[in-house]
Amino acid sequence: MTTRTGRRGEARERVVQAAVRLIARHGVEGTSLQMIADELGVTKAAVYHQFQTKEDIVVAVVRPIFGELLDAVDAAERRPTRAAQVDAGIRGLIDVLLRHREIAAAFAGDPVIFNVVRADAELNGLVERMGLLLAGPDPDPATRIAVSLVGSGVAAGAADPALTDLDDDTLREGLLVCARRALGLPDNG
Amino acid sequence: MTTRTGRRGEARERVVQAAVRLIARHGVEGTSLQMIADELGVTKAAVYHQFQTKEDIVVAVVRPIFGELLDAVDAAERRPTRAAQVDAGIRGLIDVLLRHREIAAAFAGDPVIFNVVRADAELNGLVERMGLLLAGPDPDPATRIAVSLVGSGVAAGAADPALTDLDDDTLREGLLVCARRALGLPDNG
DNA sequence: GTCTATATAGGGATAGAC
DNA sequence: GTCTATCCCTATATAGAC
Repeated sequence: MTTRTGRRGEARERVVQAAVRLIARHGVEGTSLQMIADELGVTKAAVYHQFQTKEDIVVAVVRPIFGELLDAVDAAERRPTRAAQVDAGIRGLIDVLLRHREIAAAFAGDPVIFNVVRADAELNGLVERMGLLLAGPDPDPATRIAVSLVGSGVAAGAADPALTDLDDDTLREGLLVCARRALGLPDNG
Repeated sequence: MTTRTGRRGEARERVVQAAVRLIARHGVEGTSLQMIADELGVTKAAVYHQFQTKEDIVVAVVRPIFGELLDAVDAAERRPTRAAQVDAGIRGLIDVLLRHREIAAAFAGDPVIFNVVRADAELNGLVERMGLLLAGPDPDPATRIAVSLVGSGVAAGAADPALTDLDDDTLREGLLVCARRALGLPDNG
């Protein structure tokens, strides 16, 4: 099952990383197994040795990032006050997306990823927890709109090709200020 | 070229409308000519009678919406003060996206549409004019980030399936307030 | 872990009849 | 304006050798 030249799961991880790069540029539907194989310099069959289906690759791309988001949501929910929870939630979301700047846009807009998330109760539940964290229970329309705009806007901003010249810290600070304003929060935490 | 049963371009328009619905849900790459044909109850060949290539269909979907955006940018640039220009720009952008709520998300995130726009000097120039309108010349990083977040966030918000229960006016008001805040503008125009 | 080879389906696109 | 039929290519996926 494994070779002695590599640690367990190394080839698998290479597939995931290649998939991330390609999906970021072409979207899930625009990324073929052939493209992934070419990126790695192997054949499609080698990719299929690691994953049974293309969807499995998408899941392998999405899951770990949602894992990081889960940690962020867990930590945010443990904060004592609502204000601190919102603050930690928005910071956590931005941090996760910045650690995955390349692929962040696909999380906001790719229809396949959208469906993968929606079809998975665990992933879907996490999205709802994040929404509840930022919007609170029974939010009014204005709040719902703000959360929607900020969520998508932060993801798209983190991945925006026009902002690749900005380093992570500059981008984090800018997104944070902008998101807090959009949500109608005071300018500091 | 035309039949006596329909006005000129009627079938062509039906193809565009079907494409809009499908692209909104599945993205450009996730939408096949077969799907468009099935949606209309015709064959692929009938669709090809109206458009030579799939990309032509995408262009026909994108162009008229950019036409509306062009009008909005033109009008905004004629305003006397910078503040009025920004205000008209953001209002115009939101209005155009709300008139096309279904497909709005694809304009923010679909890789194929992104490339179609980037490859067309006219469309690309319009995007740059809108950016200049909102950010001004030589914007600092914070402003560039805010414009990026607002642009994508407004498009995604207008199309968000979670907000389909809100009518256009509620959504317009919410997006406007939120966008103005994110850009650091005073709460009214 | 990777290869060649292949099965099967669907994609975009064209030719020519009605 | 639409149809049938077809071409060619690429897609996902599998089988079995090395």
